Amino acid sequence: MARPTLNDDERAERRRQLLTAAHALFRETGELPSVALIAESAGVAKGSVYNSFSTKEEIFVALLADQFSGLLARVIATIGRLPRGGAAAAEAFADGYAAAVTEYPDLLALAGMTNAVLEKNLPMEAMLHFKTGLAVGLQTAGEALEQRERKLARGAGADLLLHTWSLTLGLWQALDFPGAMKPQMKRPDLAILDRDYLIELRTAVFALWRGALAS
Amino acid sequence: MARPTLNDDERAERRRQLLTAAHALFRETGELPSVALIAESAGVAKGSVYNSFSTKEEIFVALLADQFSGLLARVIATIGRLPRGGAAAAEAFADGYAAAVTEYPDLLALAGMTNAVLEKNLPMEAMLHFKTGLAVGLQTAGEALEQRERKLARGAGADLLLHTWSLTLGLWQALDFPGAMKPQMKRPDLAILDRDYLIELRTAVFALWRGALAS
Amino acid sequence: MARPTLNDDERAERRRQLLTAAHALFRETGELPSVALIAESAGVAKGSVYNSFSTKEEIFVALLADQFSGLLARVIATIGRLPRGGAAAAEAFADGYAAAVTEYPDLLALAGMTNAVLEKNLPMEAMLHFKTGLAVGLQTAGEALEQRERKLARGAGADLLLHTWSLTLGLWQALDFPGAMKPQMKRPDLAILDRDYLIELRTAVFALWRGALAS
Amino acid sequence: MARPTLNDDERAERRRQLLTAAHALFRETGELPSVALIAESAGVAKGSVYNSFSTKEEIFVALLADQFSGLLARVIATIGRLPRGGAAAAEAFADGYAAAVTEYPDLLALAGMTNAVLEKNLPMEAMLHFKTGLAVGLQTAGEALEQRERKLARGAGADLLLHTWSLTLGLWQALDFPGAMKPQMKRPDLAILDRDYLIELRTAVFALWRGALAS
DNA sequence: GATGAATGAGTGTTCATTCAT
DNA sequence: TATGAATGAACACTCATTCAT
Repeated sequence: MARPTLNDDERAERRRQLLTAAHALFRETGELPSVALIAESAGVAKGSVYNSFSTKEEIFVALLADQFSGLLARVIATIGRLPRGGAAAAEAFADGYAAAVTEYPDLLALAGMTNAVLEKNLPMEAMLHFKTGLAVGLQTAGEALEQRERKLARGAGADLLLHTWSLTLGLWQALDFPGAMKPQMKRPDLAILDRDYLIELRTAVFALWRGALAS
Repeated sequence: MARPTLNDDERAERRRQLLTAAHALFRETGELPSVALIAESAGVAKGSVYNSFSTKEEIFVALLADQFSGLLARVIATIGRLPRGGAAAAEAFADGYAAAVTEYPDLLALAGMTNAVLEKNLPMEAMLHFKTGLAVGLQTAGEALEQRERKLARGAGADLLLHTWSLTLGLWQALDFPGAMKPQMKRPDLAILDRDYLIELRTAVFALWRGALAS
Repeated sequence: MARPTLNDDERAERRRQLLTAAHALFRETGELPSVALIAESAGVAKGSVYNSFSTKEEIFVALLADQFSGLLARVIATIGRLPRGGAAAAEAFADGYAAAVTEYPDLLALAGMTNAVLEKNLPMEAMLHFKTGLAVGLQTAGEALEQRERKLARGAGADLLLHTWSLTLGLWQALDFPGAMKPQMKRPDLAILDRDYLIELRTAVFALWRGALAS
Repeated sequence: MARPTLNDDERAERRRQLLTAAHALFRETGELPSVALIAESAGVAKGSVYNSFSTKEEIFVALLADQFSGLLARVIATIGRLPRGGAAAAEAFADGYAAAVTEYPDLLALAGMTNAVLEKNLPMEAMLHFKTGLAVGLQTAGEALEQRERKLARGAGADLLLHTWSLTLGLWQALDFPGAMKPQMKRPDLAILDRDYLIELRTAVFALWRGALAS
């Protein structure tokens, strides 16, 4: 079935279809779905997936990049509204940030797979693209933060945001449990691990920012 | 090829052989080796692996638990030596902690696989054992910290240590790159991500602790 | 290595290739060959087998169904030629039936594995397809028999054929011996079991039909 | 743990323990349990099983032989009580036989595995022992039948009993469905296969005997 | 005789990717 | 471009049996 060359819009649309299908499947199962399933779910043939992505992992890295950039936009907006004063700013950021994170419920599960799974089979080009996007976003947001918090030294904004993101990701990994384990979490000897992610995140981010803005 | 019933010491020795072999292979490749490889490397038959572990993943979770408990011991020792005073304690802990983390170079790679890989095929019993061990360790170290830093409310010690560990893990995930990518990290547009893990860890932990001990 | 979408004929041809290879291997060994062997023998890759069948057992059930429907056609033809009169009809059927059974020398070995082996790993859909085919065949042949033998009550045709098939299968199981045992069958204490399958089948079917047509 | 040489009673007792355990497990699952399971269930070590049986299959063949001989005893008793007269005898036998078969509910499932499973790994000696037992039983019961039904030619008693057993076994194979399939049997297109085994058995055996005793 | 640790052969199935039309 | 058939590497796990104590 010959098809005319797709223009950019059509290409973007096809990618979008696949990303949407992949996202839905990932959300359902928490695992990377097979290419066959993604294709079927998006209504295209398996082989066609490889016209848009050169690797299955590339799909999910693209999804991750999308979501990450969404979060970043919200972070920058939050920064723009920060009150003056270390502790107040820390508190405002922690609140706004935790709210922003909840908008991207699959971001953390995907990000947690990055090292162990996604990067195992990612073409160098895609990897560079992804990492460069992260770098640019971090740079941009870091500068915005430095603008807002004049106390921060050059580069300290990006540092703080990197640490914030690390905390977000690590905390998720520490507190996420497989579905089969959830019922067991009520045991008293596991109580100390049975925490509300968002509360922890807010607390921890507040402490981190307070410490960082203290000097 | 001795085959009499094994006593506890001998059983532990068998496990140790396998853990050592598995550890070495994991360190080499950064991926979970096949059971066949582990067995061969430990000098036993494939089926014998299943006399000591009921799942391949169980091996690596045991390895992780071992390393984690080693780190924890060092953390508790570090806590016991903390100077009085928020900022000073924060600094001392950050230094001691970063040093301790370097002693377990594979811990983070393993811990980063926990959610996405290791827990996918772990018998519930092994999972509970592992998580309970984490819980106990966190509780113990948290109480030790509260003893040392009287400012901390009941439970705040464990909270802070949980956040510290999260930061450690998340930061590693954010800054670890596949070997093939390392040369590319020198590109200027990636410079902001090309950081020394230990320096970042020390900085971030210092900020977190300073903030947490500030009140 | 043509790879365009296959039409129905081509799909049937692929199945046929695999069935033929599987049949030949089964005949040689009397056991279910491995998928790898079937694939190699059919000149395709192992994974390709699963484009046509979803389970190894499905292959052999398909083979069984094929052979069974061949036998059934011969049975129906035999019924169409039965003379009038109970004993004469019984004799004619027994003769024709025994001849028909010899045309399908592997049918009984396969059918004898149905419960213990084949159905252990058969998708429900395939199982239903198979059983429905049996049911339809039995119904059809039963009605044909009732047309011919007006004495038979409604449903008695299918009953008799079911019993006939049962006798066929059970007798084969009772009289089939593993190759290694064959030489031993000459021992006097085993003489009573050393029988010619076809003779027994003819005798037993004759008695069964004679009894059933007697009323 | 050294043990004194077992005398014959102890040996028999040990066999009995294992057979009982194996029987219970087989009844539960419908499949051959593993040696480990049988041993555990019988309260002995895995290796000890091989002091009583030289092969797993030997255990189940012994079980089968036990049950078969129980059935045979009942068959002989039934024969001893047969009324005179072809049709009456046929009916009486069919009733008594069906009742006897119900006393050995696992016999058929085991017998159905004989060719496909049990004999695959049976030492020749055990195979001979088993088959010889069958032969003797058949001979004995055949002679008893010939005593009772004087019409029967020499050897015709064993013939008839062999055919009866074949019918019993084949009918069971034709009418037994895997548990997962049972609910589906209510579909109208499968109705013709959804039969009561005992009713069919009685009907078929009656017809067979009536035909055989008719001459 | 009893034990149970050790053995290692054996295999169905999945699935990312390619490429002939 | 679209298709989906073909590919074939990859692999954990089971389990009957042996045999050193």
